[in-house]
Amino acid sequence: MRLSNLADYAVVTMSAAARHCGGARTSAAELAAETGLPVPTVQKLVSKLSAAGLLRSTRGAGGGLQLARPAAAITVADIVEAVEGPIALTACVEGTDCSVEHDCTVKPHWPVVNEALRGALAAIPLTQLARTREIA
Amino acid sequence: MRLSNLADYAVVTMSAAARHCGGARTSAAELAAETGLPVPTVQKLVSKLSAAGLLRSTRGAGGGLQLARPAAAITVADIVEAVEGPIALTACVEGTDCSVEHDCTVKPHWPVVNEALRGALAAIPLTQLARTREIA
DNA sequence: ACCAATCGGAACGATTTGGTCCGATTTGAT
DNA sequence: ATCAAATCGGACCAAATCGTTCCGATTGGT
Repeated sequence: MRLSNLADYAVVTMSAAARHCGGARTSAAELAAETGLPVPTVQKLVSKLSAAGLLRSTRGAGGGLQLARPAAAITVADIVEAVEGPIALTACVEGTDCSVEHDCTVKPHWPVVNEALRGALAAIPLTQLARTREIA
Repeated sequence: MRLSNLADYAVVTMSAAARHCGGARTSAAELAAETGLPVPTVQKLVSKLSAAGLLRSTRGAGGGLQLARPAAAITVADIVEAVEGPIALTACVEGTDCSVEHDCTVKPHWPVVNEALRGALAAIPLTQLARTREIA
């Protein structure tokens, strides 16, 4: 019931990137310096975040990163799904395979819990996390 | 963002145990047979569930298990916490240690998300899961 | 007092996660 | 047009956790 460290770092990284909205181009090294995370870790994160369509990466000498969408349109759920894959509490939700064979009475209830959780994460936009000191 | 298989199995096991409310004494082997889970796995689960105070175990020849509380007073959050420990999305919530050193702007917001998640799981009592076929 | 059945804890193996490194690609200047 | 610098992207390796299995300690019945 704990999300991975990578997902946690991804949220922090995106939050730092959101503050660079003015200077559109930011580098992974710069984000690492601001967040205090290891540089290679941030590189791996921006790779996944770019593949998920949350960051727009520009290669080359003067390249860098920028948010693909406005910060208000990016939620914690988006970031978590980009790093950890789809939000699915159990294997039942994705229909992968259920070890419990026959009459699994709990199976119909998991999607309800799953959506409740996803809704809680989707309710937090990136703009709220980027605020420096204010608590929600 | 996926809870462990053990936690999933624990919910199924508790759901099966709730159906034995009449015949107070149930064995771990019987629960395993009903759920289709491996017997040693169920044994490990009942150990943790008993230590958490959700199940009451009686040792000896004619011993067995029974719910320590009414099924209506046991929620999914209780079961998950019994198996996986406290519900804490990030290390920040527990105050263990935060790799992000100085100005972590996201830190104040995690408890809010954490409580929202816990509330979603605490809203599902065991009685709801024990129903045979009805969907919530 | 003996036996049988049960829970409780400890050890092993497998899988996923986290961290590090190097190569491919693109832009800017000369 | 060529060179050089800086960037992202993917691949490799170590570590921790999770899942499973097995064996011992305890208890009640006979």
